[in-house]
Amino acid sequence: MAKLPLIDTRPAKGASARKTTARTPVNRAASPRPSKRTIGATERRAAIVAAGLEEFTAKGFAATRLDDVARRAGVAKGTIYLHFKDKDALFQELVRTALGPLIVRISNPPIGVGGGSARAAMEALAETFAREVIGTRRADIVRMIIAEGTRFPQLAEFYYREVIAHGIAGMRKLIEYGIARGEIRNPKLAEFPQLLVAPMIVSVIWQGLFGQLAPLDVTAMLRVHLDLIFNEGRAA
Amino acid sequence: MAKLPLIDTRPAKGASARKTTARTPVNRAASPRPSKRTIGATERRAAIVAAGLEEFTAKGFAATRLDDVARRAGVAKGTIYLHFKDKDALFQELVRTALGPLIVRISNPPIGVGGGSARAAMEALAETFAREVIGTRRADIVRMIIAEGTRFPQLAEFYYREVIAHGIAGMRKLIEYGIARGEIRNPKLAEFPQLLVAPMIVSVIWQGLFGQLAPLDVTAMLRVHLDLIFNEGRAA
Amino acid sequence: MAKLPLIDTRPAKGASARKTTARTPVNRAASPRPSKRTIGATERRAAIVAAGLEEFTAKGFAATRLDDVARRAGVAKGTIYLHFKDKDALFQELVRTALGPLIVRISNPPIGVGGGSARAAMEALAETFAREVIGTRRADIVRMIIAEGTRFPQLAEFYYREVIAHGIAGMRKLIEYGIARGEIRNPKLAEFPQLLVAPMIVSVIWQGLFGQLAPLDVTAMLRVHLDLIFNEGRAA
Amino acid sequence: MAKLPLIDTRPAKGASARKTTARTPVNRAASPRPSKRTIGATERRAAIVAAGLEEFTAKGFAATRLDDVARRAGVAKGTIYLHFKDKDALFQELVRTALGPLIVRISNPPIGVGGGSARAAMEALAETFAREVIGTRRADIVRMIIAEGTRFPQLAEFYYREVIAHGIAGMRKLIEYGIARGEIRNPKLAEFPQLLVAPMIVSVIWQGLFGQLAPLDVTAMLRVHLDLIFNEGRAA
DNA sequence: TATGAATGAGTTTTCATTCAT
DNA sequence: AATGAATGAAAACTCATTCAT
Repeated sequence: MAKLPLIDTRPAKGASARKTTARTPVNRAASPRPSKRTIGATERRAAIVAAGLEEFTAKGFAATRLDDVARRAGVAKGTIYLHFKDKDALFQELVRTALGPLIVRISNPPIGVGGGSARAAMEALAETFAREVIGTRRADIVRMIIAEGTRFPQLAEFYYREVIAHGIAGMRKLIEYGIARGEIRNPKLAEFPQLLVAPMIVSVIWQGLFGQLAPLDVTAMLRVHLDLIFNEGRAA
Repeated sequence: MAKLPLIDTRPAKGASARKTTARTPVNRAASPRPSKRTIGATERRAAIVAAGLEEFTAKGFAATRLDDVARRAGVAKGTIYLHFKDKDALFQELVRTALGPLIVRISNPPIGVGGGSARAAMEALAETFAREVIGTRRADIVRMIIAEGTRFPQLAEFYYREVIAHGIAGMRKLIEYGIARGEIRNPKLAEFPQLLVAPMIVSVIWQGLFGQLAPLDVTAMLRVHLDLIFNEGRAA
Repeated sequence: MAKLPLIDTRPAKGASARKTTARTPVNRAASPRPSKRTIGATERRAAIVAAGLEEFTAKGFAATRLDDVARRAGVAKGTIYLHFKDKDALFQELVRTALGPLIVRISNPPIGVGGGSARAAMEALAETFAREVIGTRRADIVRMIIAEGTRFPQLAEFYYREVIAHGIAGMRKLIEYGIARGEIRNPKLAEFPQLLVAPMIVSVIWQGLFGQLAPLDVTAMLRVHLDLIFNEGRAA
Repeated sequence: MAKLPLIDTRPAKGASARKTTARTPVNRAASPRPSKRTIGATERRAAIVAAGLEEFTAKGFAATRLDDVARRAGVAKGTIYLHFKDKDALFQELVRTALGPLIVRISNPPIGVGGGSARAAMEALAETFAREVIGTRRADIVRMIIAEGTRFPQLAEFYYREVIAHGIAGMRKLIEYGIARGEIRNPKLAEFPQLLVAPMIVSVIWQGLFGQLAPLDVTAMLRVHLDLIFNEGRAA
């Protein structure tokens, strides 16, 4: 399974800072001082986004200092403002690009690839989730969205439209497929695809808050959950 | 069902400010002009806690200004410091007392009251949750704990010990009861009581982030979830 | 030699707080609650002065909190204001009364008691100083006057008039007595009695600042100083 | 005699603020409008130190507001924090650098320059002191060290090590030289070089506290003191 | 008189944002 | 475009002083 890129650092249209022109890598090869100048603006922007991600997920929006972001990104503080209008813009942009690639995957569950079962698809998803999210930076991102979402309504809306809606639709498709194949007996499940991902969300939260105190065997839990969904796991 | 008090404003022992003496509620109801002094210290403290709750849940820890808390509580800024050592202490104290009464309820599921089924008990719980949490201040509190928990490890630990552990134990008891009665077929569910509450947690998050855009029929969803747990809802 | 009272707690005329009336001990014997009320106002005032002395000498004027003074004095914060107009007044009053008794002694050197030598008188003084000032609270007071004097010109003036001037006069008398007796050869010393006490002042400062690092044998030093004054201590 | 620089404004190694890079004085004299940026960081730092000196000596540590220091230095409040970690650091740094150059002089008394007498050396020192300290900012600094030293033990220790110890050693050397030459008869004076400088210290204190009321002829007093030390001034 | 809770002006410190270079 | 020193508004916290009881 191809490794997912952690973040998508391509500048989002319209969400970037003042200048939209000259976003092309500048690459002044003739420059006498080859240090910073040879790094393209795009790479620099990516570095800021990556650094911001680290800092924001670790400390939350308000407690993150742009000074730290700049230092981590290896740029001057002012440079951030060449790429992002302000702290808000950086944060939103960063969250926007953070989960994109993952969600694309979730939105398009590998239904019936090779005539497979819905359960198999769901298991693949759960496994991907456990491996690619739990215990990684992505879990921090999910947690951060939950944490800061209320304070950034446009962000929540963006997320709903661009990510959640697709994810829910994908889940629903998967459920309907399962129903059609007779794997899932309760047809009303299709109305609440959230039930499919709820344990995943809760896993992220649990590990974030209580992981030190009482680690959760996420994979095992997700398996039990699938047993419920797919009506198996009866006593003997 | 008796209405739960939204918050428990009794000062937690040891968590209050410098002086512990003479904090007795004076409550001189006969006073003609209810001056500041006639308001008992307890009420004043409660006002601060309530105001803090509003502000913290609305803006998060870092973005909340004690100035605003004071204004909302109708006290001077300095007064907060008579009751709480600092912003941190106010926050933690407030979160600590916020869910107490509710959790007591959740921790002791009404198992087999009147020889009832596990499903009935679970339904009562779900209904209580939908009514007493969703759409109320308590939802904000839960969201806030999720949001800020990572930055307040002691708080997370406190919550785990005082609330979560009990809640999980209660759920497990309920599950085992259901298994014993034959209502629940998958015995492995008892290992992950989190699965029982996951949809509730997700409801809170969903309504907080996307409630405006795509309100969720929490009650209905929880019913479907119970159908999964209790193995019903097959295509009739 | 009689032990000097550490401080003179008699209220200074005119320097006290609002009410000058009813300074007489109130002694309400009929009071049902005999605790605080049975303590005379004078004792209470004395307690405040004593507590203030401790705190001010330890932390300096600005860094001293009236809260601490009140706590140490065993009274409520408001009570301080019944006796002193404000922090300034307390400080000044306190410094005024602090050294009085000692200075009275210094101002009236025991010249020729029993036809004794000037040197004997001076030695007695030095010994008193080493014993009753160095290493005691009084040293702190001296240091405090030096430290805060510049910020309290009226206090400095008071001190000059009431204490220093007398002390200088006493020293001069002693010097002149010594000159008359032929014990002191340099008559110009009488113009600068400060030279007589300079080592004492320096001792206080030294012990306060460097006493931990390099303690000074004050008594020995003062003896050498007297040898200089009285022209002795030549080799062999 | 060359005029001593009042303060040493070179940043002390390790005591300065976060960034140590690019602190080189830029000093673009050709600039038409000497904007803030054209002022070298060193000059700016010096301005803060100078302003701090004024304020601290005038009001003492606690009563000095950084706002005033900033205003006097012509910088914004935040700028102080670019150079000094906090108020404490500014104060200590400032006191540390304040007397350096002077003390170097005192520590190395011009013993026997040109085969001169100890008395001549001591007289030169006294004269330097009267001229370069009494009535100048330096007197304020000395007074401030005496005043605040107790509250800044590290500062006191620094002063003892870097200044006092050297000064005392220098004095002792001078005394021993005087003893060797037969100018000083009391050999025990070498044990207490403090006696040599005590009148200087007292002069500083006296002028600071009582200078307005009863100015002291410091030069004359120091001369009498030297007569005592050098066993002269007998009634002719 | 005595109390001590309440007040709010005042101070330190932080940090997003700007802008001269 | 990039830098990073400078800015100053904003926020936490303190504490002298007041005043209802």
